[in-house]
Amino acid sequence: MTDPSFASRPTLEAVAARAGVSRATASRVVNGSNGVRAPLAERVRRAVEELGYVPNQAARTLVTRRNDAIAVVVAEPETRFFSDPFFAQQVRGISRELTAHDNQLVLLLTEGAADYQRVGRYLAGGHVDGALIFSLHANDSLPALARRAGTPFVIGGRPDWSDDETLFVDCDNRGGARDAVRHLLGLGRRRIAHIAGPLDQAASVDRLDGFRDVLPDADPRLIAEGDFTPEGGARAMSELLDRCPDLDAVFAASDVMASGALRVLRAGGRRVPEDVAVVGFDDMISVAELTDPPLTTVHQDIEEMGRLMARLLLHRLEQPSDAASASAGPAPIITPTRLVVRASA
Amino acid sequence: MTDPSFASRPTLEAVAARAGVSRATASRVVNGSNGVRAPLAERVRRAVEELGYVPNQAARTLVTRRNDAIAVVVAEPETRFFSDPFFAQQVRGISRELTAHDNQLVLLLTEGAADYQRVGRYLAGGHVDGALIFSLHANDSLPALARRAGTPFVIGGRPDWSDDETLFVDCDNRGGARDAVRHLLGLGRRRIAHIAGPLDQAASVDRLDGFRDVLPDADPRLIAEGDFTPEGGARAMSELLDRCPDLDAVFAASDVMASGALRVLRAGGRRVPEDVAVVGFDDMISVAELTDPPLTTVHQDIEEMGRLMARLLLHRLEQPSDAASASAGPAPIITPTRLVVRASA
DNA sequence: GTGAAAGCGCTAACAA
DNA sequence: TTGTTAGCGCTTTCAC
Repeated sequence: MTDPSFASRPTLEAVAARAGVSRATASRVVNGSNGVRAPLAERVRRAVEELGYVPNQAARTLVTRRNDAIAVVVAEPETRFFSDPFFAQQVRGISRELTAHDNQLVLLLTEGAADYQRVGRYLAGGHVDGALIFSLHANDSLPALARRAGTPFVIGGRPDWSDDETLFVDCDNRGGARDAVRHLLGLGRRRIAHIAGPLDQAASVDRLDGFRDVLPDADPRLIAEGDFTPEGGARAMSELLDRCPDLDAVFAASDVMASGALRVLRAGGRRVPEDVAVVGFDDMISVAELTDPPLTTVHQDIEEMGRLMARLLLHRLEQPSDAASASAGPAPIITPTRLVVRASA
Repeated sequence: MTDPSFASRPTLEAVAARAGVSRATASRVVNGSNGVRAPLAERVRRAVEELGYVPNQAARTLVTRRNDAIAVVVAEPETRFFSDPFFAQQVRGISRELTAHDNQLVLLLTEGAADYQRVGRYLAGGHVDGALIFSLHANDSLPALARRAGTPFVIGGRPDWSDDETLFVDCDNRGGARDAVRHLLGLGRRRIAHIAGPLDQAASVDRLDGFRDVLPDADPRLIAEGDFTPEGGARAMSELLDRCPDLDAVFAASDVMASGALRVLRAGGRRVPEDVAVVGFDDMISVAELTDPPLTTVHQDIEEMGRLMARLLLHRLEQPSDAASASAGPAPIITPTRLVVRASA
């Protein structure tokens, strides 16, 4: 720790001197420019090797105005986000894609209004080339903030507004929900209930819409709103059981809520799946495989979604950003879901 | 997105001009130096406001050699890390502490040898002032790498070596394990088994040691090794049941393994806790509260650990790093655990 | 193909 | 207290 290497790290100048070339040539070699004759290039490379030279990013950024870093901004007023493995998986996908393109990941977690300002300053400060924003709630001001800062961005999850500029990645919530309900129908179930997520989030609404696509005439008493927590799921399940003791199936908008529902069903003496079939959403293995019985659920590839977000952003950054060429620009991405059948339905 | 503000962002120069002062004075005001007379300072502040000036971090770093950014390096050869909410919680604690000190969090995920080199280059490149390393495995080379790069660091979890220089934060695995076993003993259980984690990780070893502290003469057949997955827990539980059908309690080294064990016990017709009492470790709410019955477990404050790691590192960075003053230097931190009693024991 | 020179935007001596 | 000046380490015209 007393190593003063930070102060004495070799510079391009040193490399150039050792290789007997100019700084410009050394720079060319380091950056892979092809206009340098082989023997010279070789000498430079050796000097780099011997000196353990690593370019100083700050100096480079100062002139190129590129950071090779992108921010991942997470709005997290709710702790829910952090008890789910959702976040981690998404981040891993992002990280993989970014790494493959030599970009760094700067994580910006926010928990309140003050944090929003901080993030705004950070983006405006040009520390990063772009941002990946997880805007979980209605009317979130993060996207507006990024736009004001002039930072290109991509949103995780369908935003609650829509324009031609905004890029996002989401899974096919509606289609996945339809598959879930159809599966239940195929099992011969006729009184199918739905535990929805908080309806101020697009994902919840989309899943409910999918439910209704298949069951347009569903008894409204068969629908209860949860909040993506186990307790919320349990509460909703109790309500449903109260209102419709004859229900024979439940489609929960998340695995976590399904797990709460499972507990209530068991406590109420209903066997799963014999008496009541249950389908979840997310396929969060650490939940779906742990429940008893293991959950039949709608799988979404969370990591892939993260990867796609990163790819979309990187792609946009490479664009000449010539507003004129809005034609062939990248578009939002909806990833497919698929039903994973386990024991609960 | 067509906003050219990135290119045309106002510089200190512009601020100075508008305020009618020199660049140096403007800089002083921006950086909160107190040697500037009030009226001047006020004018500068107004100019900053009007122009929407935000300092260019690259330029600043180039001269100060500070980044106000620290790296979080996660070795992740196993996906386990990502299905656990462990990571997310830890990161949140880190983020909070860092934010409070105006530092950014750069996330470096590694998945293989190539990534290690990448991380080495990154650290050596002086992009960050320090690193928080999660070194989960025996003989991990990450710490050595950071040391070579001259980057101050703090490790998450007790490392498998020990010297006076290395700072780390870990929970009291051994003490927590003792509490768990004593609780079981207090319940009148006499044939207490242990499902250990992979014994190449310090946490697993420490928890096993705690078990043995209380039960020094435990039948070796009452100990089985798992791998921190539900399947591993299930497998270990099967073995134990095979070898010692008369066991009346199990202490699992993690909640996730306990959940697997629970399933096997239930399948084997044992009631929990009547026939077999079960205690886990971690108090991962998303697991411990979801199992049936909810898990009695050893709680560790993961977020706090993250916060402490960050604090320790920032503290070290502020030190004059005068090797001489190794006396009052910061020391490793062991956080307390506590038993949370739910229904399983 | 290679080198010389001019900055990128900022801070920190040093003068005034 | 304020201004002048000299870089931080790098890329990138522009000559040669």
